[in-house]
Amino acid sequence: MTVTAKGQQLRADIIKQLYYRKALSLTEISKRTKKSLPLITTTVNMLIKEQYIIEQGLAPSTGGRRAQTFLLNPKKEKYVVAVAMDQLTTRMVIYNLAQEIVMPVKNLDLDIQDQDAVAKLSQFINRQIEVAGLAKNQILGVGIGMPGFVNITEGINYSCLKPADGSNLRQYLAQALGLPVHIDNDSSLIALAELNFGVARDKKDVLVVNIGWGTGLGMIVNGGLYRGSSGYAGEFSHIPLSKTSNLCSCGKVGCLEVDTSLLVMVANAEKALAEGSVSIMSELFKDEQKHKADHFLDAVVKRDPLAIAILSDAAFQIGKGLATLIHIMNPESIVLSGRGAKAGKMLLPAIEQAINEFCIPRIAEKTTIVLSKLIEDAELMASASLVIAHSLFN
Amino acid sequence: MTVTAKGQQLRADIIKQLYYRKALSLTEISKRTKKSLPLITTTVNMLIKEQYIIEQGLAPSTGGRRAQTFLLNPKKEKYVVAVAMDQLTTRMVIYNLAQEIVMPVKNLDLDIQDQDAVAKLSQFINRQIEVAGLAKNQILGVGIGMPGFVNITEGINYSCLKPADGSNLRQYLAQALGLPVHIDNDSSLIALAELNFGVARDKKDVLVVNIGWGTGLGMIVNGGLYRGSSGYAGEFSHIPLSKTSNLCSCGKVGCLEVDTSLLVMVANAEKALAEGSVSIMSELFKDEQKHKADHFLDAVVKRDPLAIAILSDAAFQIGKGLATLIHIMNPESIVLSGRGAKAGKMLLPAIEQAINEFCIPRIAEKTTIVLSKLIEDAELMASASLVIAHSLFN
DNA sequence: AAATCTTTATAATTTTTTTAAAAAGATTTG
DNA sequence: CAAATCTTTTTAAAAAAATTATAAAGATTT
Repeated sequence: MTVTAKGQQLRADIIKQLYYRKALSLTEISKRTKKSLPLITTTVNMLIKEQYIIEQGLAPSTGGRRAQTFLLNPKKEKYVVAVAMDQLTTRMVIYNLAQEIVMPVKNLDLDIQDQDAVAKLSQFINRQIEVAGLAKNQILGVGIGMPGFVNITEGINYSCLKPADGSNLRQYLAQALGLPVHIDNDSSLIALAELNFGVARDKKDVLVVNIGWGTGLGMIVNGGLYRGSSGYAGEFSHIPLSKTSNLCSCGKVGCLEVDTSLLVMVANAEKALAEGSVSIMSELFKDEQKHKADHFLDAVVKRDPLAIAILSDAAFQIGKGLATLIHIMNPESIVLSGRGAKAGKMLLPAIEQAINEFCIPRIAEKTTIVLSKLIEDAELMASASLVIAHSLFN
Repeated sequence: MTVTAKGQQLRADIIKQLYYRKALSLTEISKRTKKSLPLITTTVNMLIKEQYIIEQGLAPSTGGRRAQTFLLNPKKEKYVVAVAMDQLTTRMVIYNLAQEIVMPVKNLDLDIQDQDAVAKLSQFINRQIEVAGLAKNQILGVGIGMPGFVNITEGINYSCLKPADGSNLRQYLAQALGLPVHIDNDSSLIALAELNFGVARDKKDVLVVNIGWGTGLGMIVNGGLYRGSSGYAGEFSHIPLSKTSNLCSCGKVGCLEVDTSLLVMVANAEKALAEGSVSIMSELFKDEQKHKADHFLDAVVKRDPLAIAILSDAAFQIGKGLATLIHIMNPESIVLSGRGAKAGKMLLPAIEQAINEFCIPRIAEKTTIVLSKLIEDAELMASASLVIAHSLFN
């Protein structure tokens, strides 16, 4: 029985759907893949024989016969390596097909501006795979999220992580790891996570704001991630908006980023402390185990007045930027995600105030602002789904 | 021989493709409709028998056998009514299936804020159809472009053109005309025209700027018009950007529109003239047959220094707005269209200067700014294509 | 508990695509 | 300049998939 290219594609599509939705009935798979039920039935049976899929049990009754639901087999020995990088820390985890963690999150202190960052990264990944005791042929691939201008078709990051030998980043890693590698921008991945697993599920037009070191943006348009004609879409943090004339890292003045990045907020906090402001941050900052940005976010969560005031200023600026986005994109919702979304509820009032001030009411009322429920897991989950999206399962 | 719903759809798809591309071979139709050649061959033969399609001749050689190309039959007695409205003037034309004009453009002075505008509009359309000597069953439908917030699914314009009896605009017109009616926003139609017939052809991500009374925007995303989740996408002219604190018609201050609309440019010209500036506009404005905005544009085309200076100021502001759009959407090109694009070459330098000043070079260099070649025909052509897109041809 | 209703699962039919073969016509070469 | 080659279109036969119809399963109602 030979499997044609088309059949191959359908098998992969079915696995993808089950990966995103956990349990589905044959009818649901048929609708989602837009293929006929008989075709789905035979293909699913084939996948059951190959142990990719298992029966999970009956769906709740909807009045008539209850549907059998299907699940990806957690015992199938196929695994996915997910990596999420930020400026200073790299996290890695290994999932099975049922999105269960088979190797818990490991951390690596790695400055992505480091000359040897790429080599250190591949060593780290290889070592952890070894520690987990997995053979390479059991691993479907490695998905890596990272900041910077990432060209996903070429597999290059223009901003950082350039291999020392001048070679192609993805090729270098694929070679060093002996595995398929897929890289993407962190904000794009967070948007994908919200689309596939988070609050943007089943929505068509959603903007996902990645509040972190900078202010990233991932755009869901017509139910899919929009990347723009050369992959640079969503450069939200460098639109001309700020009233200050602080110089931005991009070389221009007036960028949104100069008022809204976590680094700026920390700098503002330190300045205020130096000027004698009272805050629990003066204690927290003494603990150098955690980054000051995390201490700052902790202070916000603990309702420290100074931290909240600083955060609110930044949030208002973000809100002003979002007002522009709402006019242009008319999204059904905007999701606040990324590590900064930990401070969720504290961010909302200032953002909503700015939107009310700068938006035409008729347009603004169509857009809801919601908080992510994934936060720290988002990027890792999406890194893994990158691998699933590109695998063929044969 | 019964035609199924699916077959119906394919017939319509083929006609649509021929409408947009004029002459196509069977293979090209097959590729564009993503249907197999045998299916296309039989369906096209059916349409030839029904006189919808005619053979046009052989395509130029590409090395092997030359392809037969097909065309929509200009003699098939099926017609399309196209209407383009602006604030003060409504234009109407009747095309055949080959996009040939069978009734030349007729003008109606109609203020769309007029209480009886809808009634006057339907009377005008009915009268012109009568003058043209066409029977209603020969007309496929009426496509109408208009300014304002248009809900195309409901067939309502929230900003203007509300029927006196409080009924639904499209239903009212369909009833009064006895024809299918399709309405859309003018800027959206201009974008569709550039996509289907203009410089955005075969491009995937393009922004089309409608320079006119206001500054409208139509967004082509992933090869199709993007409308946003509730149809309000592209509200470019009301993003907070202006340095002035002039009140905008939308009720807010700082909107882009307050610096860039043709009306503002005319007002600026009049102010300058009153203050003693020398310009050919002082002569032109005496002729009240044409609107001052047209005189202003004429002055620009004739290189009148004052007119060019005023236009350049506005263009710079538009360029600043476009810089934001480029960061967010990363389009492959931006098309300047609408009646203001008549002043095309005079607009470009200021716009490009602003983009260079406010864009990250890496992003800006991926976007080209181009001038429309359709200008005044754009909206009428797209109004007609609205009808083609919604007709079933049986 | 029987009847009804809703939904899933399987089978038969039709449609469509894929693959293969033939035909048409341009280009190349002796 | 004509035969051979090559490219592409067109038609025909085989395979795949989608529809449609039917049957089976099981919940809900009466």
